[in-house]
Amino acid sequence: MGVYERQQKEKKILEAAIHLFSEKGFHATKVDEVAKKARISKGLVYFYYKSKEDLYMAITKKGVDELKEIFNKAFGKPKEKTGLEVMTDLAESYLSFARDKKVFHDAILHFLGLLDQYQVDKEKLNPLILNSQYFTKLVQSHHDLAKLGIKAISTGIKDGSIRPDLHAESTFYTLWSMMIGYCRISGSVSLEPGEIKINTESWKNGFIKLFFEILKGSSTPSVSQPVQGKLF
Amino acid sequence: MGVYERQQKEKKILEAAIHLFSEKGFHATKVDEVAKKARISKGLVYFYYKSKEDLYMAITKKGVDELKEIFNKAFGKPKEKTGLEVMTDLAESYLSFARDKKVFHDAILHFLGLLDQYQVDKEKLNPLILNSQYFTKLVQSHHDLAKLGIKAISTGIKDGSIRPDLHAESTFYTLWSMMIGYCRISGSVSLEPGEIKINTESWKNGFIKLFFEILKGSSTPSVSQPVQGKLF
Amino acid sequence: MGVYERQQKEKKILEAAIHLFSEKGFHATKVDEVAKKARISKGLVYFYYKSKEDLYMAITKKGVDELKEIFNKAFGKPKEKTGLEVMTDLAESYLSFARDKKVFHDAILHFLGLLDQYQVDKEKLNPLILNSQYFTKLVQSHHDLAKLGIKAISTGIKDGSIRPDLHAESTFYTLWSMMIGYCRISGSVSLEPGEIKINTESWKNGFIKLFFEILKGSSTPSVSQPVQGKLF
Amino acid sequence: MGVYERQQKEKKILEAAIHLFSEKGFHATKVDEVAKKARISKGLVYFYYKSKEDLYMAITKKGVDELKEIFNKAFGKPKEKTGLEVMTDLAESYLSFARDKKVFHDAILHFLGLLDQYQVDKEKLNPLILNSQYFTKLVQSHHDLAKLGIKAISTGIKDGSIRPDLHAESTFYTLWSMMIGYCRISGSVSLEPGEIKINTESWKNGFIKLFFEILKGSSTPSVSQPVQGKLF
DNA sequence: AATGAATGAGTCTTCATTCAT
DNA sequence: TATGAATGAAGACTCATTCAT
Repeated sequence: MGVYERQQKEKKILEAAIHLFSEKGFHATKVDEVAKKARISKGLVYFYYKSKEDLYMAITKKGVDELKEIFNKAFGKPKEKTGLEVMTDLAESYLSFARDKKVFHDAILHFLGLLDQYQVDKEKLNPLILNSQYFTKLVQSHHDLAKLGIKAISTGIKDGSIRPDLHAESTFYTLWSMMIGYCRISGSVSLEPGEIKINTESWKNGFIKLFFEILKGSSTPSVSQPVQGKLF
Repeated sequence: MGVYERQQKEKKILEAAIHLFSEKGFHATKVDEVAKKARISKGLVYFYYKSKEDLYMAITKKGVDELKEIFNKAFGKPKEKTGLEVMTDLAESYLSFARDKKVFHDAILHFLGLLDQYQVDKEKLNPLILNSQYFTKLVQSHHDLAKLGIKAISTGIKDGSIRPDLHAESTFYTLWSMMIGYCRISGSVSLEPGEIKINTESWKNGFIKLFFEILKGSSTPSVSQPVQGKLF
Repeated sequence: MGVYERQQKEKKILEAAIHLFSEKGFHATKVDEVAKKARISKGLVYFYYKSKEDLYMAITKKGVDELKEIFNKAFGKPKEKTGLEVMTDLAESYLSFARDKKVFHDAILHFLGLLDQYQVDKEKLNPLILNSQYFTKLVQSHHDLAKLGIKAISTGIKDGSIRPDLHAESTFYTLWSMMIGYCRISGSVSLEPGEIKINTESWKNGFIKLFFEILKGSSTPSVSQPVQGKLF
Repeated sequence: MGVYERQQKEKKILEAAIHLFSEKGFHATKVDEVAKKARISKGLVYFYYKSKEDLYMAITKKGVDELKEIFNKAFGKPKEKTGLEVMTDLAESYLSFARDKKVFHDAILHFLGLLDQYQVDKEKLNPLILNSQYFTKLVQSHHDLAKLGIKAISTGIKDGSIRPDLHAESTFYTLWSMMIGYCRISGSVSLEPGEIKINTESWKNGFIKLFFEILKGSSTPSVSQPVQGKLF
């Protein structure tokens, strides 16, 4: 069996797992089901992935890779876009990704939690996770991701499309935080009873406004921001 | 057995569960352990709480209630503080809460996820959660929480300590998002290799700066902001 | 449930396990089967015994205890028997035990193997075995056993029924070795084709003769040894 | 592929298996590992050996053959040694073999157990063992072994180096029993707490003494026995 | 001859939940 | 109220063996 066929099979398993994890979550999904969905035997799943956790790490890796791909695309051809435009596309892509590929986004956040725990007390981490070949790879990939975001802001600062007084790194992480938090709670905002004057739509607008004010400054809040039109 | 004794016992169970969930997480904690820690029998745990999930909902409820208490305290006596000062205290309290009472914060975020799922597809929610008496109560409590935050911003807008062009509701949710995201990823930022010029400390400063710019506007970024000194 | 009932249930499980291990061996016996045979659920087996290995250690413990009991009985009332007579009964009992309670005897030999391994490389021992409460207890019990055998020989030496030039300890272990080896191969001797002039019966006699020569000396090989008549 | 290459491959597999079984035991060794160690594929292992059990029987056969070889060497050139000298060498070789080639010795004892079971209830024997071509061959080889031992004693009786009143067959089996038992428990004797006055060394001496008394009689226990010096 | 992907029955073990007392 | 013995459905993972290539 060639390398290609093997990769195809790996992919098949991954897709089955992604589908089921999306549907029911990691815990509720049984390896048996993944095998059935991929139309192979349970044993073969374990032939390709050392454990259920390894499989999840593989999914996480795929998630980070897809996101990296998306980020790279946002940059477009060199000099084609201003840094702010790139950031706009980045934000837009990110939120679409978080919405449409929830498993991936959740997996990435879960991975960030692992990194946290890794520093606090490595011993407490599930060894099945720690031993996953994908775990190590993820550390690098996730780093690449952050670099892309930071690069976008740096570019914007240089080309004047983003406020010059910003610190690229901390700004990126702050904006990322905003988006993560937004994804986390946007779903529940629409439940707010009438008493609170907000709905998904109005919050989205408010959120976007503040998001870009951070990049451009709030000195000209009245100026129209056409570039935002692309967002969401 | 009087009402008082009953409440004491409930409290004992809750405390045991909180302690264990903090230590090992929901899944890794066995009901047996909770019972043992509370020095009662497993059966009695089920007498007071319908299921492990019910117990977790009770914890979530307690978390929301504690946070509400904290928020209320931030307001202080009427007219004592400006809206901005209240928001500052609110943010500070929130981040302390998220750090020191991680179980509660996680539980609250988990609950927001449930609310989200509730709207998407009620059927998929774990019935043990849905049937918990605490679940319904939580919907209201959580709402109270949001109202307090929004009130702080409204107050600030009225008393001039916060930018007048802000929409209180969406600003509150945006700031909340920022904090949630911050809690989520601050742990992993310190792992960034040297290439990325950031560490926990420098990001915290950058984050705070942007957080308050949102409330006050960035037109005067050079002006010192003593009120921020209290934060973190 | 009283202590008595609990012990009864433990006993029931143990008996079921003993029966099945005798029939099919440790590996071939499934915990499920033990449960079924004891007419309880699989879970309850694990309630009483931490693991299959723990169960096996419990059986071993029971085996050693039964053997100790048998040994104690062989001593009879003080001054009732000579040391040689005790040894005769001891040998007889031992071989009956090894034949009739093969599981126990095998378990004991297995345990001796564990002790060996324990000294060579403790780390390689199955932790399920090492953590069994019965393992520790066994070390002591097994020691008691050896002491009884040695005591019999010492007594014989003192009362003149056993050769005075023997070293009680090494003689006991040597005789024990003989019996262990005898049990191990006696089954296969009867398979020897006609060319070899031996069968189970004739070897047994030869074995007994040599066994007692060790204790009494071979200077009087022609003297009848009435005491041996009891053996087998 | 020529017969030679085939045999080489078989040998390679066997060596790999012997090494792994020594290290981890039969159960803990996976066929996969054997294949990897032999640098061939798992499938090929099954081409040469019908089953894992068949492989074990092949190892057993090799063990018996090696032991036979060793026994043959002990005889030396005709008339070169007395029967007692041969027995001494035989015993020495046997114990070295049991110590240094533990897998083989264990395999042989396991085989004797199979023979035993074979007579009791053939049906209960693992068919994979029963169908092994090596099983049948073993029955004969094992028989040859016994014959060699018996021959040594007969020779000794004839040449006067061994007591004339001994029955060669049963004496051989008795001595073999002793050695088997000795191998079995010598490892655990050193664990005996101080209360029992024995250690590995002192028992070894006691054991040797009794072993040779059986062959020579105990009438002259004080006479030095230079021939024993070679033992162990 | 040789490979190694594929199978799937088999196994131990866990644990939320119940219920007789 | 309170206990804790009892249940049994899961579930992750293993591995000897087969077979298409």
